[in-house]
Amino acid sequence: MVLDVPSLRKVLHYSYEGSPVPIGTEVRATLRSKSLRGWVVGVDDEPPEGVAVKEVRAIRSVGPPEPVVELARWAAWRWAGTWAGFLRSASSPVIVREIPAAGAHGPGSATARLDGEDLVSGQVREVGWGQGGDLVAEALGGGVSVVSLPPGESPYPVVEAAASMIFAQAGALRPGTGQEAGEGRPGALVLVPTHRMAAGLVRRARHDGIPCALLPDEWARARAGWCVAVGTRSAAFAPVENLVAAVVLDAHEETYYEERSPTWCAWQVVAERARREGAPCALLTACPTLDLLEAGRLVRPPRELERRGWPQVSVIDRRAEDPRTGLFSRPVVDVLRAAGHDEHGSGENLDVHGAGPGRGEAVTTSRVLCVLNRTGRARLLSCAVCGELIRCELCGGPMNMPGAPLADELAELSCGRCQATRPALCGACGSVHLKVVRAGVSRVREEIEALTGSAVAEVWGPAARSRRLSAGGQDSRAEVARGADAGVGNASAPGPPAELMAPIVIGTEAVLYRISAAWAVVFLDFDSELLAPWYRASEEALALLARAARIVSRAGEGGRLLVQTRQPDHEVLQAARTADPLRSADAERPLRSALGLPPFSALARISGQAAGAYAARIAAGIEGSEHPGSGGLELRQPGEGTWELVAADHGPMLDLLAALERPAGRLRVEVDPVRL
DNA sequence: CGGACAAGCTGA
DNA sequence: CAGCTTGTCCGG
Repeated sequence: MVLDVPSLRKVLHYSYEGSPVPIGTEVRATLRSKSLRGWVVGVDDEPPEGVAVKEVRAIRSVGPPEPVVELARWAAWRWAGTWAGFLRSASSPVIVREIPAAGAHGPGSATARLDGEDLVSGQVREVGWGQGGDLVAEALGGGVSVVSLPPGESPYPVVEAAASMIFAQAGALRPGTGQEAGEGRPGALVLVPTHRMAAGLVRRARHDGIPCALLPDEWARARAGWCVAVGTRSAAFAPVENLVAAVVLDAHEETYYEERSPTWCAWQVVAERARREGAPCALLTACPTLDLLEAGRLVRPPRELERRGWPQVSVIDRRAEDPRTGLFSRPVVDVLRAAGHDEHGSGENLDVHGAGPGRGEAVTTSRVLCVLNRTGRARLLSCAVCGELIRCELCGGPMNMPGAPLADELAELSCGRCQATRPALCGACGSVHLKVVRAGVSRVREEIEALTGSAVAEVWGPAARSRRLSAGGQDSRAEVARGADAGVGNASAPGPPAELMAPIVIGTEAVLYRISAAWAVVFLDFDSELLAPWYRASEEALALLARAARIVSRAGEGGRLLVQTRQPDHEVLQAARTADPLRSADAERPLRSALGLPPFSALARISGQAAGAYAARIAAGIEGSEHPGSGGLELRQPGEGTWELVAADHGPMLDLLAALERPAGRLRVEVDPVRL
């Protein structure tokens, strides 16, 4: 049995007298006179010697099916975590006494109207796909496929095809046919980046007669099989006993990566799962990352479909312009002035992803969204009298102004580095006259209002990408806290309807997660994305463009993307402009490869107070097993208290980490961290 | 993780 | 040397 004790990395034996329970079953067991949660991971006929085996106290709940128990073990190895931790993710949030009947959706039932023929054989219902039937068949044709699906195209036909494969199994499993296509209750798995999208997809699929289980709430229904399990990251461990097909939508999204230790990646879990069960797995993405391209065979749509799925992208070269002209180029001003006039767009909401507009969000297709990744009113200030930059007295970092001044009071300055605050005056000469060197969202909002004469709504917050830095260059923890209600998938906290209905909305990239349809999206300063100091900056920048592209595609034909930049020839912009996302990956590959960055290397970062002791054991482990060609493990110390273990391949590195005893004390091991 | 138990420290 | 803190060990 595996007990739910984080640092107990051992499987313990317990006896059980009742009728046998399946592997995965959740139990309560006693450890040092405490009652703990645990999972049955195997049955031994002989108890181990010299151990006083205790009896299981009680059966607690139906647990994950056996293949998922094994998958959790693999994940614990792959990301140097614990089996118990992943079993917890794989378990029901509430106690499940018994597996429910598959309900009205069982084999041969009248409501199971998908017969497994229509979709896999290429007769796709979806209007938008045209001759895309081959693409669906190819996507789920076997093995892991990476499907380059442009942002304006619906992934729904692939979901339908996956669903139909459940019932294709039904024939094989029906008594008397003599065929057993797989063991246990069949089911398909669909992962989406946000909970809101999961709910929308389930709503649409149910409307079409596809039986679904929305995770984590409908865990028991997923466990019963004969349905499509739909959920976000943790649904990678959905309790599907006999996986017949798996689909990951927007597989490039960062939400599939868990950043907390153990770090893990949901689509990688799904791909491994499909591999183990011989089920086809389709990773759908508008902008294939190098990680994805390494994971499976590439499936590309016909060129015309790809072209049609991207909107017109206007790259506005700002190199020639005087930096003092401000944030608005001529084309951007024109678009802003045209906002709110309904001759743009069809007024029809093409809800391709089934997510629908957010609660309280009117579908205004003539709306314009402006993206600027700088929160507050001013990110950088200088003194109008003496010209000094306004800095923090404590740490020397640049100070920003989060809000406008109140009447009769000085505005407050806040240090982006140490969070210290003080009144807005010059530290050098004491003057209260400060100049905005770099404007933040709030200030730019005021400018747009002056420019267009219309009300502008403001949305900020971290969206799904909370760990990103704001353009000021400092980690914006305070912003994350204040903007917490703007998080993705938090459908209970939409902005006030009046705000989201405004013809112009400005915000950090959070706007792209809060608003589902618009006529145009303007990136006011795309260079802050292209030049971000992390190694996946290009991929993340292209993902933002893809996200924006989908938003404008929902508003119908004629949607526009405007991108202001001083790097108009950047591969990311070329890729979006020419509707050829692989251009970006092709440009990125040699750089990554030369630098030995993922996916061209395996890396584990070790930190925490016990990191030194663990690093010493690793070093000894490398010494001890110095067989040439066993992975070329290398341990380095990039900074105080942090070590990195790098290898050409994951195998030798992870085997070493799994074999080593962990020292007592706090220890963080992150395998393949998203940021370095 | 968290209880058990041992080694180390303190004060009379 | 009792009484307490601090640290390491280990669980079935």
